[in-house]
Amino acid sequence: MFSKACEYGIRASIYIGQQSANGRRVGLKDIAAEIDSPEAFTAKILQQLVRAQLVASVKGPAGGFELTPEQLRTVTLRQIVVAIDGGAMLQGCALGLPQCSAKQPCPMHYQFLPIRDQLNELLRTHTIGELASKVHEGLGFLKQFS
Amino acid sequence: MFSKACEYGIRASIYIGQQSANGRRVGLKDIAAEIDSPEAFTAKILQQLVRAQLVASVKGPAGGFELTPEQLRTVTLRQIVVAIDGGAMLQGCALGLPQCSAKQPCPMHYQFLPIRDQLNELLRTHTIGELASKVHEGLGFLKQFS
DNA sequence: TACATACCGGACAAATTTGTCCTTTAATTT
DNA sequence: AAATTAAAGGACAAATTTGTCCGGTATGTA
Ligand code: FES
Ligand code: FES
Repeated sequence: MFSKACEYGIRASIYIGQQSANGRRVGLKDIAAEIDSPEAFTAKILQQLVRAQLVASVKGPAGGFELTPEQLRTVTLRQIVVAIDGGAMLQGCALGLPQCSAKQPCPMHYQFLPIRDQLNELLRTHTIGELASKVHEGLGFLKQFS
Repeated sequence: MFSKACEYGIRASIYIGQQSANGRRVGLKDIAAEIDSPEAFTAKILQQLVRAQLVASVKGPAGGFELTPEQLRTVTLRQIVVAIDGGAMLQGCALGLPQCSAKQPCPMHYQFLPIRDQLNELLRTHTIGELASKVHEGLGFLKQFS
């Protein structure tokens, strides 16, 4: 569905959001441990998100990553996905035709469209803050324990 | 969404199905030209589908690929996808957790499940034959012309 | 049987994604 | 100011996906 980079990016954002909601800024090491992701790779992805202004970062001692109250309220899953994976999966043809369009649709087009639209809607309507509070309430997990 | 290999595999199967419905057996070169895919790579993918018995092949002169009437009737999109991409995308967690389960669900789990289920249902209920006739009737395309 | 055709299979190559390492830059603390 | 902390950035490495090439194998035809 999403790339590994995107999965890590989403999980990281949610974890950062969860901690930010409690006024805690978190470091890379902490993040990677809490979402079970490779540390250095996660750093690269967070850089992208910071550049895209979907996550904030502070250097130096007591620095780390955080979500501003505004980011917590407004940044959607969709923005994270687009920043990392681009729009291909959200707009592209299921069968890989260069254009998804009703002009020359692939044989799955009309069946596929409503599902893709629901996915778009899902990503568009869920903010990081919302997902973070779900994790906070123990209704969702960012890694699994055995 | 799907891998390139899977996209080519689906398009190829549908094209083969369309021709088989008319009693025509088709060669690799023809297929690659009609679905706009790299020839040698498409060959590899077709090998997989033949081994999985989702497509039939005949060697030698006047040989090529075809779908038996039974295959045309029973092979689903889902079988093609599983044969090439495996079941990860049809069962895996949206955020990449090692297990998708209500036991320790990711924060998107309950929103994501219905969409994934619809996708599964879509793939499960569409046969290659059905899609092939759609193409045959000009209601769907396997490549695009500019 | 010899030959031509077309899929099969393995090895190889390119491109992309995933992941690591190390130096630089910025901020805080002593 | 110096030392320490932590993210930023670049170069590099491994793994996977995508794609090519070529000899082998089966099949039909002359
Ligand atoms: S053309 Fe294939 S999904 Fe729209
Ligand atoms: S646990 Fe993530 S989708 Fe089910």
